[in-house]
Order: sequence, then structure tokens, then C-alpha cells
Amino acid sequence: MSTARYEQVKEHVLRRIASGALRVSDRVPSENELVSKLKVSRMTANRALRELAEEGYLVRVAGVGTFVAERRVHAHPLEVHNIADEVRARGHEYSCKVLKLAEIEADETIAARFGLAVGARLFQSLLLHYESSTPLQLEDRYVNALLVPGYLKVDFTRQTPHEYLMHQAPLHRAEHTVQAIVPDARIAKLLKLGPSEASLLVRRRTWSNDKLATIADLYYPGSRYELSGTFKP
Amino acid sequence: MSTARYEQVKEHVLRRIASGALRVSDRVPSENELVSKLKVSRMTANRALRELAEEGYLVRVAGVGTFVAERRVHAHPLEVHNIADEVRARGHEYSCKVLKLAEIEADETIAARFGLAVGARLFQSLLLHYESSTPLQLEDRYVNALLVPGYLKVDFTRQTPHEYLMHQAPLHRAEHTVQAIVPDARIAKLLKLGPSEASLLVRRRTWSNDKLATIADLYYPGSRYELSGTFKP
DNA sequence: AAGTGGTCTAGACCACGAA
DNA sequence: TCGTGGTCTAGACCACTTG
Repeated sequence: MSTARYEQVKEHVLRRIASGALRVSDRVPSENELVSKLKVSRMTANRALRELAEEGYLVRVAGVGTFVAERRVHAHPLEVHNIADEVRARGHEYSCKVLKLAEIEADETIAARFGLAVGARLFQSLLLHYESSTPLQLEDRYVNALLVPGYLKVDFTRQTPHEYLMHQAPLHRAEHTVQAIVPDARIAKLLKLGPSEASLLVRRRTWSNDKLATIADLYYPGSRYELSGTFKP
Repeated sequence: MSTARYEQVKEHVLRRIASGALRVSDRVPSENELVSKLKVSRMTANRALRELAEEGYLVRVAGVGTFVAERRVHAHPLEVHNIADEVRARGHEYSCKVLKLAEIEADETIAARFGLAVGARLFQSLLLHYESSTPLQLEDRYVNALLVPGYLKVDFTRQTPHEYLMHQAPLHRAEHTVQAIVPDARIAKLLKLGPSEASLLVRRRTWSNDKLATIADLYYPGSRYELSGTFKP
């Protein structure tokens, strides 16, 4: 089984952009040119260019041509970022306090979210991430002990879970939900929230090799954090 | 100019889901069945079903069939969707109440967000979108009167702003921020929120032809709405 | 064996924009 | 007028699942 032809065409165009052969606003080979150069049918060339345009890499104008799109300005808010990099990119000091780091057995709730049996071995970490001495994110994370056996030995004041996990179990898929909640007293205290301040809760599940590697509940102070992003159709 | 055939097929399937004729996990007509019933080619049926699957409405399994997807999670937070389609795809009834629809002059705040002069002509709509008689989204929208002159004449109980604007000023770029807030009393009442319930605020700015066409503040009940997204590296 | 989705082709017609 | 993207068709081959 080989890759689909339209995927090969997509990769061909992306490589030409990556190599610098095609730059922003350059004209990309037309469908007919791809037909003769790459020996594919026009429907195949069309699907390749259409999907690249949907994904934001190209801009197509009927009657004119296809062009390399401008680079997407901002990162997608639901991409998996390293919070330490984010903070430092804003020119602030990053630090982290480890509130909990332990092996646990999955109770019913966690087992259901993980799709594992009750009593399965898990590691849990509860970390508070600071931006220049202000709490920015409370991270409550559960990790599949079988996939990431060394998790308990990590010094999370020196290395974020993101950095460690990217090495141990590179993610293949991530799923997020975003909710607004009024946090309970414990969370409000940790995040130094005012009495009637909301919190943004991002629940993330991350898969590695089709196995659920980690679940993270990320709490942000509603007043001090915004997810943002740009979308091009 | 008529709508593309594959779009008609997509709408046909979405309508059958909306009407309840197709429920979650039901089998959707196969490509070959659509070919004979709707008199389209298989490539056209394929594109329709493939795109609906990409958009999360359907799940396809090679060798087995196409099925209505579970939709407990909601739209991708940073894509611009039609809320009526979303609600109907979940098999619920969509309705909309128009709370305000008027021409206004930009005050300082709005003028700054729009990048226009104070006193510029704008249209404002305040709409409450319902999912089966439960408020799902409060939409406070400002529209550039020069770009969309007919906005005040639209019957938003029959057509969402999304549907109308996609025709009048197709979006080229959208920018979002997502926040958690504790809403004021007016918003809480409209969304039928409990006393200590948070709200998700999505602020969206949409450009058409490099001109800022519309600004929308979208309020969701924190307890009844989740934004979700899947990320593949 | 029959049906499904996944893909690919060669050819076609259209509206549009540029020369 | 010519090239472009946008769409559509009829038919084909494949791998896979299910009865």
C-alpha cells in the first residue's frame, strides 16, 4: 500500500514551499501543469490543491491561479504548547511549583476518562505554573504509567511535562474541550482568583501510537488569560 | 448560478439528520445509494460524504458504511460555523429570537474595535439562539454598514447572520479570543444561567477583502456548552 | 460473494479574468 | 481568445468487512 496520489502531490507542493523554491504569493503550478508534470489526472491535482487551500497553505482564485498563502500569523490556541516557552516568549520569568506527584490507582471517574480498568496504575501530577510570580495555569495531569514509566522521577521545576512527554511519548493526536467554570475554593485560592472570577478549563487528552497517554485539566484565571487565534478559511 | 451538486447532497443529508429521519449512529445512505436516488455521480456523492465526515457530522468506515456521528461535543472553537446547522445536526430544533436590530453610530469603544471613526455608521444585532427552547448562544454583533448595506432587512428568524454574511461578504480571515467570564445580570438572565454559573465569551472579528466586516461577541452558557477541537500534528 | 469506502482517470462544461 | 479554477460524470480497481 502506497500513499494516495493526491497526498503525494500535496507533499510535493509543500516540499517546494519548504525548500524556498516557492515563496509567499508565488504562483503555484496550475492543475493542468501538475497533470502533465506529475502524470496525474486533473481531479487528483484538484483535490491536492483544494485541500492545501483549505488547510491554509495556498490561496486559489478562479480564473487566475493558485498562490502560496501568507504564513498564518498566530499559533492555534488548541495546539499543544509548552507553557514555559510561552511565558518566556512574552519576556517574563517562568516558574513552577509541584503540588503533587504520585502514583495512584484509577478510580471510576478517571478510569472511565482513560478507558482503562478501575485500579489501573496511573501517575498524577498537580503543577502550578507561574508567570513572574503570578499563577497562570493549574495543571492537573494523569499519565498512563505503562507508556511513561519514568514520569515520577522528573523534576518539573526544571522541565515541563510537555517537554518530558514530547520525548517519551510523542503525541499523535490531541483532543480538547474548553469550558467556562466558576472554580471551587481550592482552585480559586491557588490561582489567586477574586471572589466572583471565572476560570477557563481546558481538558486535553493526548494519544501516542493510538494509546491514550495523558489527560490534563488545565485551569486558567479567566481574567488573566485569553486563548486567541486566527483562522483563514 | 445554482449551488454545487455536492453541496446539495450535503444539505440533503444534514436535513435528514435535522428532521430526525437519521439519528446518531444510524447508517447514512451509501455512496451508491445516493448515486441512484439523487442522480449524481459517485465522485459527487463521495465528496459530499467525505466533507461531512471531515466536518465531524459523519463517521465513515471503509468496508462497512457511513454513520451519523455522536455530537456531544460542539464546534471547533476557532472555525466559523453556522449555529443553526450545528443544532440541527444534533437532531434538535433551532430557533432564534431577535432582541435588537438597528442602525447605530460607533461610539469610542466600538469605533476603536472596528478601526473606524467615531460616529461611523454600523448595524447592530442582538440575537438569542436556542437549541430546543434552551438558550445556547447570545450573539451581540456589529456590522460594517458600508460592506453589508442590506443587513437590517434580513429576517434572522429565518436565516442566521452567518448564512447571510457568507453571501454578502465572504470571510477571508477571522480572529478569535476566548475568555471565561462571570456574566452580568442581563446576560445571565437571557442565557437562563444559575446564580454562580460562568459564561464562555468568544470575541470574533471577521474580515472580507481585507476590510473588517463584522465583530461578534458570542456568549455561551458555561455549563451547557463546550468548545472542542482535535489537533493532529 | 456482495457491498462499502478510498482512490484514480479521461474527458467534459462552465464562469471568470487577463491579454 | 485562452488559461484558470470549480464542478461533474461514468467507469474503473483496490482493500476491507460481513454474511
